[in-house]
Amino acid sequence: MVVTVQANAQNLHEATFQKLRSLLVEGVILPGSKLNERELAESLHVSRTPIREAIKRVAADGLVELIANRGAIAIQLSHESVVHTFDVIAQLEGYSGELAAKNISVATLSELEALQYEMMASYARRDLSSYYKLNLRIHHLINQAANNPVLTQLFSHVNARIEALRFRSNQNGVKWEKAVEEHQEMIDALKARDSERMRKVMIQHVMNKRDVVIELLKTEALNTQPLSCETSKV
Amino acid sequence: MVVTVQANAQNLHEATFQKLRSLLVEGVILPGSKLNERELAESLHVSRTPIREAIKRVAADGLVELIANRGAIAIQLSHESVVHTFDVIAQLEGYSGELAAKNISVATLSELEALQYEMMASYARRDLSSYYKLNLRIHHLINQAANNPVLTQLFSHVNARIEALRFRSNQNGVKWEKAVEEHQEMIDALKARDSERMRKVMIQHVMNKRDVVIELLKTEALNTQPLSCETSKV
DNA sequence: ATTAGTAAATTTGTATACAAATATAGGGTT
DNA sequence: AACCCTATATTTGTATACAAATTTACTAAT
Repeated sequence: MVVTVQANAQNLHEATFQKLRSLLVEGVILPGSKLNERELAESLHVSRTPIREAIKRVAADGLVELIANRGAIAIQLSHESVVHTFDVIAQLEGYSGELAAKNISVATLSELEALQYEMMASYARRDLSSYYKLNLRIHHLINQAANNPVLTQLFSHVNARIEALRFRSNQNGVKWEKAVEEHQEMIDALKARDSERMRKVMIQHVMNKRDVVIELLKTEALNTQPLSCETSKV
Repeated sequence: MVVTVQANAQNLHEATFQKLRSLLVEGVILPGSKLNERELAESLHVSRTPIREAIKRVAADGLVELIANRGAIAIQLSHESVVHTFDVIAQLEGYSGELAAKNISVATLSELEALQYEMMASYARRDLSSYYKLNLRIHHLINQAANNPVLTQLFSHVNARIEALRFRSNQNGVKWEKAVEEHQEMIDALKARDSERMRKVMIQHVMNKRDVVIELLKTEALNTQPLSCETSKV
């Protein structure tokens, strides 16, 4: 494996943390698999010390579970946990939308409208990659507009655990059109400064995403039964 | 300092983490002060290795801030941050109450009623210590009844940062009666299975607590100006 | 007196060595 | 073949040594 130290990391445990986090979030390290300190140290070309410190941080983020004298294993979320996580995210995003409707500036609102049109273009072209990026920018912008840093931080904290699922579930295009419509509804609600409506639309939006992800997990469970059993063995 | 290793900790970095966390949550380590690894290692009678691993975990919990090559400092929340934190907690607790109203069992509801009467007794006697404990048990029970472990975990995560403030602000008895009334309203809403009402009461309850804490911080800032300046020097 | 510069001391960061616990493999017994 | 025990190997946990960075103290110059 090639080391790709982040430019903003000034020391090895920080760089290792960022690298390890992305390996877990992106699903490169499979859920349920054990983190071998020696292996990680060798592949990242550092000693075990910064590796262990990084592991403690991703553990606190809930991305791995620490077991005494047996190290860390990447979390494997049950369907139930995924539902619970999405339900909480829905509330956080709903509140974020509610605040955004109250606080958003005219300039930000215009930018959001522009992004919405761009996203509709990506949808028309069925350009999933560009759609995904625009979608992220829109949600970030709404989060920014909410103007509550604690909320933003908490969101990314709880979101990390299911980021890989969110990304993968985008391949499945069934409810794509619905999502675009919901985004338009959000813009409308924001323009009308209707915080209650914005909250409801946002919650519904996340709930729909939740259902898509759960659907994905169910079909995967059917198709890869033996493989998923193997990875679950620690 | 005497080492008090938690019984459930099977290794030093776990025990150190729990100890360090409580030192920070309880405000024994003052906000804004620097964590000296050597000093901590000596007072906890362990080497720097487990200390550093524990620091990384409390850092991920947001209780300390890591600065490259300069270690960790205990977070010092601005008034603004405290407000932001309480606003988020209000949403989480509101959702928790909403779910509890939908899912709570008859048995749990009865237990909650009993605790409410006990709490009213503590209030009548102005027994703050016992009131505080009962209050905690009630909130925990509602959280349990909500039946979403992710929500519970997230709550304790974000709550850790302001736990010390919550506790200290209890000394101030101005809005005590109001809080007792709100608790009664909660029980009523739960009994009526009125999730929307429960959500609103819970949010209001947390908001009032927020205002009490902010009030406490303001009077403290006035009374201890020079002292607070000193501790803010890193 | 203030500032700048530099050497010493302290502190953080990282690697490594060793201890303790766990996992693995083999060998004998039933 | 299945089981249990033991020896070995591996892995995690902790302490310590050293490197790098920062802070402190001191001196000299203005």
